Amino acid sequence: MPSAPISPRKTPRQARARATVAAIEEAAAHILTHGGVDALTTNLVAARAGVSIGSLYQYFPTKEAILAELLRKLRREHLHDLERAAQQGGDDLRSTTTRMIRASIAHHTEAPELARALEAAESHLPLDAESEALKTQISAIWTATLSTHALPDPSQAAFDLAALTHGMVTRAVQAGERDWDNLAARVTRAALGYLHLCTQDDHQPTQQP
Amino acid sequence: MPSAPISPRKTPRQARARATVAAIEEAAAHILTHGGVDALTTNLVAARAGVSIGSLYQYFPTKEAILAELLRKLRREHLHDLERAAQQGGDDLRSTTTRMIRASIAHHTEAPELARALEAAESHLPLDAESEALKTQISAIWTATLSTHALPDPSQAAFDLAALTHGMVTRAVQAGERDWDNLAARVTRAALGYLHLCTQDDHQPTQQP
Amino acid sequence: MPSAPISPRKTPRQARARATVAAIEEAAAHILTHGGVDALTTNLVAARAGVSIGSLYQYFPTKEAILAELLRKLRREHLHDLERAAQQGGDDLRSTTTRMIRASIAHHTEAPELARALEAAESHLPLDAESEALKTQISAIWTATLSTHALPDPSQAAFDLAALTHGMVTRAVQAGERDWDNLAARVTRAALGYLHLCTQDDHQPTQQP
Amino acid sequence: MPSAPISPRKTPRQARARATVAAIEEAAAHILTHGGVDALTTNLVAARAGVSIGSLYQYFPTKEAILAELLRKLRREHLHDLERAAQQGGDDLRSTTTRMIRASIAHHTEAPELARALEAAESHLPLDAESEALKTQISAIWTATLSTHALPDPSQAAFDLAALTHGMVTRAVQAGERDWDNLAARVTRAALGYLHLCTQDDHQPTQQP
DNA sequence: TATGAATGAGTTTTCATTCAT
DNA sequence: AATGAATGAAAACTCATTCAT
Repeated sequence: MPSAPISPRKTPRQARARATVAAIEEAAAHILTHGGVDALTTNLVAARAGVSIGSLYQYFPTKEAILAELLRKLRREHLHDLERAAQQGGDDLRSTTTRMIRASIAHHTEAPELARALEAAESHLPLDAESEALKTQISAIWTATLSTHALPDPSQAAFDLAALTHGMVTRAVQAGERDWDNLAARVTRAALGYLHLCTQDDHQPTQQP
Repeated sequence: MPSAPISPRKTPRQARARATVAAIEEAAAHILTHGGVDALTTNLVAARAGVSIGSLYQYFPTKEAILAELLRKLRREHLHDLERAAQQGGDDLRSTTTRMIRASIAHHTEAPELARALEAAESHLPLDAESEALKTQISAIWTATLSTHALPDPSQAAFDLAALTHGMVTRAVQAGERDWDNLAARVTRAALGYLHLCTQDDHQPTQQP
Repeated sequence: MPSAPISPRKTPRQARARATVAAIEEAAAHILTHGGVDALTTNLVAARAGVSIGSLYQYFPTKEAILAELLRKLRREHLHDLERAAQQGGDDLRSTTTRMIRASIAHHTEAPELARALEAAESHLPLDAESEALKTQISAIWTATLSTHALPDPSQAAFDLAALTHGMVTRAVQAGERDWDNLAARVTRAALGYLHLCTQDDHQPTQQP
Repeated sequence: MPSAPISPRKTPRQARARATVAAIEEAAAHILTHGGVDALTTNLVAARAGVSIGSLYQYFPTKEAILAELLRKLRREHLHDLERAAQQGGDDLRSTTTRMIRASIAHHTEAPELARALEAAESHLPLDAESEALKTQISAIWTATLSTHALPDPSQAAFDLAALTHGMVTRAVQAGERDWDNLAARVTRAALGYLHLCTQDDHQPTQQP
């Protein structure tokens, strides 16, 4: 039941302040990674950051604001990776899609637990303008890519591919898979199948861990 | 950080007790559906069930035990639906897969909020033997179905199809989609693509709400 | 900035519960008397009442609810005393007014600090229906009494007499006066003067402590 | 529970410093007027004054010191107004009293919320020498004025009239009254009644807003 | 067996005040 | 002198769970 958009309380001016904010974010990420959202208490974050609870509240008006900030950071990175994947290389849909899927996998790869926790928290957060914008842009990239192919509804295809990728990756990560190339191949197979681009040449490189 | 498996404290023998347990489960489901996990407090569950908090703890040793029980119920139903879908009808892989996907969608369809909340809670719950068994069985059905087809690793394919389906359905439900036939068609398309069974005849019946 | 009316959370059913509530109210009154509103913290109240903080919140949803309850109690007593003063004795305006003023003084007399603290708090409290009703009734009694006299605006006279009485009594109590008869005489003199009922026979029985 | 008298930390010598102090006082008055004592936080005062929190503490050792200073200013003005009212015009007790009452009303009239908040705070403040002196002088003026009349205890009469006036004015202001002439007439009526100077000629010009 | 009163550790958040720069 | 980052005690309130009746 998100209510009002949440953003940091004040922007750090001095170097010391910037270090404080960084320490808080880092601590929060660590706790989220190892204990999940339930373990994320403001006191614990402050303690782990080596900062007083008062300092935490100088920069983050609520606990949710911390989550929101981490989520924003994650999305920014995701957007950046997707953009690179979309532009770089040939304009062949197959290979572009493959690269974008790899980028999406990478998104979950560096800190899988953190990503999971943040995404789970997302539905409870009142997202601010930047978060919404990032979401829109991510969506737009997929849509733009797919528009080169003749599809009745590219934006729905974008939505479905994102969901499909997300679902497969999340589950695989959760199950402990770490062979990203193999995973990328399987996801790509499903994606191309969805797009009616399936062929027999990318043949099953399977094997579950 | 699940610790020890959790199961109901004692099995209700008398009719009255069975009614009490049912009332508690129903109340918990209702609260979960309408308020999410955060709204699920033991006192509230007891109140809504028209039962004293003491009685609740007679049958459920902890709050998690309630969630675990609801999750078990959900999985039992899912298993049952999948079994029917797997057995019924022709042994054609295409149509069997389609039926099974429809069954999976139905699983999220009746009480989407409840299913979401329970799945989100799952990672925090110490699953008991029955839950594990249910998971294994669900997996087994998919694997068995896919074994009729020549696949290098049917159990991984089962895993991937379940993940793919789950991801697409969850997101669609979250986005407010309610046209299940359309959704089923899209998921099936991706699944058959993954299985290299794609053809051009099931052509895009798309349209996002 | 009062927002929503506040009333007790649940009514105690068992004797034990009633004792708990009584202990809380008593403790709150004691703290209010000796330390003022600023000293009134929920933890302190609970501690002094020999009750856990949780128990306090079983019966009072917020700290304000405690204040509101004490205020209601005070007003109930005031109303009761005023009613007796208004009915009892001759219908002579002079003597009725005198009796009512004495009743008002008595109101501040038993626990002057408590009364002061509660009245100071009143403007911050979102009053509930009963409190409002009590206020109206107290006002009505004065108005009714004064209506027997030919006054252009009895309700304003009621308002002014209450204010005048309240002001004089509060200040006197604050200054440490304890000779209530003397105080009553002075207040009555001002009140009758206001009503144009002044005479020379109630001659100055003054002397400040 | 006032402890040690509180006065400004250091007297501003330079013009800039004087401006800083003025800005702080103004900001505090504004906040007090619009949000009450609860809204008065040192950080907010500093922010509104356009001054750093550190600077605020250069001139006021504690938050209470700010309140104390505002209170002193209010009393100084009140004293000044009373002095003028006492001296100016005829030495007739009736008219002098009337003028003094009008001065007292004016005291609450310019910034009713501020005056209320400050007076409410007074009982918590450890008053310094100047505040005490001001109080004494205000009292003395009333006493001096009343001494011209044959009264057994002029200082008590002074005390009572001040209390009576204060009570009526405070309540009227609180109730939203803004017709100061009407209010002055009513207060005067009570005061003269108290002094046994009542006559029938100042007949009820009543009418509550 | 059922009840519901009681518990208290734990959570978020505020704000007066200090002190390094 | 001024700044503003940092502090941390303290306050309100929640909720899973226990246990006397």
